[in-house]
Amino acid sequence: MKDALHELLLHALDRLRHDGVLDAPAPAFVIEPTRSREHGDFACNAALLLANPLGKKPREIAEAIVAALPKNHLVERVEIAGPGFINFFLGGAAWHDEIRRVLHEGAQYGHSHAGAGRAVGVEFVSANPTGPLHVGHARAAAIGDTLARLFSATGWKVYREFYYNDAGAQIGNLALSVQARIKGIEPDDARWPADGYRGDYIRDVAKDYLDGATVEAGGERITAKKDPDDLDAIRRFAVTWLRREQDEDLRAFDVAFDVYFLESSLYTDSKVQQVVDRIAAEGHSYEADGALWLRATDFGDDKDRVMRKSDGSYTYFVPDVAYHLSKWERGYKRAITELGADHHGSLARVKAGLQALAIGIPKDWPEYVLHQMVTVLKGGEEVKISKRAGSYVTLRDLIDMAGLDATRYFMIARKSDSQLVFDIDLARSQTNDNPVYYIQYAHARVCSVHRQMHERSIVFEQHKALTHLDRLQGEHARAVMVAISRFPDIVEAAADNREPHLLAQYLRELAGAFHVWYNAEQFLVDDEGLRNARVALAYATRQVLANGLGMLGVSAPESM
RNA sequence: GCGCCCGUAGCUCAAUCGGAUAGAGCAUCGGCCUUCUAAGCCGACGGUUGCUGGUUCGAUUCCAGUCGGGCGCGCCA
Repeated sequence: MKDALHELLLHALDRLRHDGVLDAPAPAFVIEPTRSREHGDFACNAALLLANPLGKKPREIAEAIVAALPKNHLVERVEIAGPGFINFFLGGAAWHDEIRRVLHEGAQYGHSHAGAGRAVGVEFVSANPTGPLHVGHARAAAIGDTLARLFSATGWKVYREFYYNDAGAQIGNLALSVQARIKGIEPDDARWPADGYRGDYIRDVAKDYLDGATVEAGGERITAKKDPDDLDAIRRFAVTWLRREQDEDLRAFDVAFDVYFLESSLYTDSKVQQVVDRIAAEGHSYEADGALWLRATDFGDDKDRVMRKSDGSYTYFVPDVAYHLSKWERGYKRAITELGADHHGSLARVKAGLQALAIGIPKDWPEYVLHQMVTVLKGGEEVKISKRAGSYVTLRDLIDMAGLDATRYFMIARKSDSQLVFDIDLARSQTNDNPVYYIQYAHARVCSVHRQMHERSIVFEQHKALTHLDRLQGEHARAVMVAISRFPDIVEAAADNREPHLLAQYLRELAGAFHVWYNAEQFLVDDEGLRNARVALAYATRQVLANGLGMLGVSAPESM
C-alpha cells in the first residue's frame, strides 16, 4: 500500500522535473501512516524536504506535487495540511484489495522477496558448553531465531549458526570441576578448583562419567571412560554432555541451528594461524613484550590488542576473527552477530581484525545486535538462583515456569538494547494483562466463529464473499482492515532494522482492533452478503495473526 | 577517568531511519454477559519525554553539556 503511494509520488516528482518546475533530485521522503484520521491514511513529507533546496514555500511545492499526481483508484482524495504535508485519503477499495491479497496469499502474506535469495548468517546464543543455558541465552535465542524467521520471510536464505568456544580456559575449568566431583570433592572444600563450576549439574556429569554413560551431541558419540585421572577424557565427555543438554533446551524452545561451528576446528584447520599471518603480511601487527600485537588503533579501536600471547597461545578474539572470516568466505552477504551487551567491548577488535585482513570486507560487516540484561521477577521479587545451575536462572526454568510461547514473546517484546524485566507471574497469567494470551485469544475467537458456522451449517464461499467487501462499513471493521494492511510494512521494518519487537507490538495492536470489532458487531448475521464480508475479514485477521505469531515462534491456538 | 546502552504516565514499555494534538497495557475509579469464548469491550484519571542549551519549518528522535542507572575498559572468554 505504502509502495503504491511511493510510486505515485515518484511519478509526480519525475513529471515536475521534466516540466522544469523541480530543479533538485528527488528527496528521501517518507510515506507513513498518520496518527490521526484527520490527516488521512498516509502522509508524505516530500514538499517539506524540498522547501530548502528549492527556496520555495513548502505548501506551494505540495500543490505542484499534488497537481502532478497520476490518478489512482486507491486514492479517494489528497489534501495539503499543516506546514506542507501531503495527506492521502484512501477509498474502501484500497483496503478491500488488501483483504483479498491476504486471503489469496494465505501463509505467504507479509512475505517478500527483498532478500532475493541472498545468504544471511545469523549467529546467536553461542554459549560455552560449560553449563546450562541461562536467561540471557533465552533472550539471545528468542531474538536471534525471530530475526532469522524475519529474514526468511523477507526473501533471504538464512543460516542459523552457533559458535562453540570449546577450546579455551573455561573448558579446562569445566574438566577440573567435573574431576573434582568425580573424586567426591565438594565446592566448599579447600581442594575445589579455584574457578570451578559449582552448580549441581557438575555432579550429574560426574555421576554419568563414573557410570560409563554414553552421550551424543553434534554428531559426536562418547562413552565415559570412568577413569578419574584421565582429564582429557573427562573434558571431552563433559563437553558433549553439556552440548546435549543445551541442544535439548534449545529444542524445547523451538530453536534449531543449521551450523554448529567449533572454535577448536579453527585451530586444527590452521585458520587461526592463517589470520595472524595474513594480518602480519599486511603490516598491521608488531612484536612487543614477547607478544604479537594487532595495530587495532589503525581501525578505530581505542588500543592495540594482543593476538599471540608471550606463552605462544592466541587471545580469544583471534579465533573470533577467523570465525567471521569463515562466514565471509562462505558467502554471507549479511552476517548478524547477536551478543550480550557485556561483550560489546570485543566488537571493535574483531572488526579491526577483519579490516586488517584487507580482503574487502565492508566496515559495517558483520552487523551486531546486542541485548541488555534480563531481570527475572516472581512474586514481586527478583529471582537469581536456579537449583540446577546454582548462580543463575536457566532457560529451562523459564520454559517450565512461563511456557514456550510467553517466554519467546516476552523476550523479544522490548527493544533488545533496553534492559528487560521478565515478570514470571505476568507471563503465566491467563488474563488480558498478558499480551500473549490477548493475541492468541483473538486468533482462537476467529476459529471459534469458524466452528460456529459449521455447527449452524452456514456456507461460506470465499470468492463470493470477496465481492461483498464493500459491505464492511463503520469504524471498527475499518480499523481492522487498516491494521491488517500494515503487516507487510511491519515485517519489512522489523527485518531491516533488526527490531523484532516491532512485530510483537504490532500483533498486540492488531489483536486489539479485532477484539473491539468483535465486541461491537455480530459476524454471523442473517444477511448473507454482510455475513460473508465480515467472515472474510475475520479470516484475514486470523491469517495475519497466524503469520505474525509464526514469525515469533509463538503458537496460534484454535481454542484457548 | 574513557567507551557503549538506557532515562518517556504511579508501574512495564511504544512512538515505523526528524513529522502534525507523545500512545498502549497494568494499577485506580465507573460501566457492559438470555447474542459467534467476558482470557473480551466502553469510559474516566494520569506527561515540562531526567535537566540545560544548540541545529530547523518541525526534536522523545540529531549535536554539546550535565545528572541518574546498567555494562565494558586483561597477554580472561
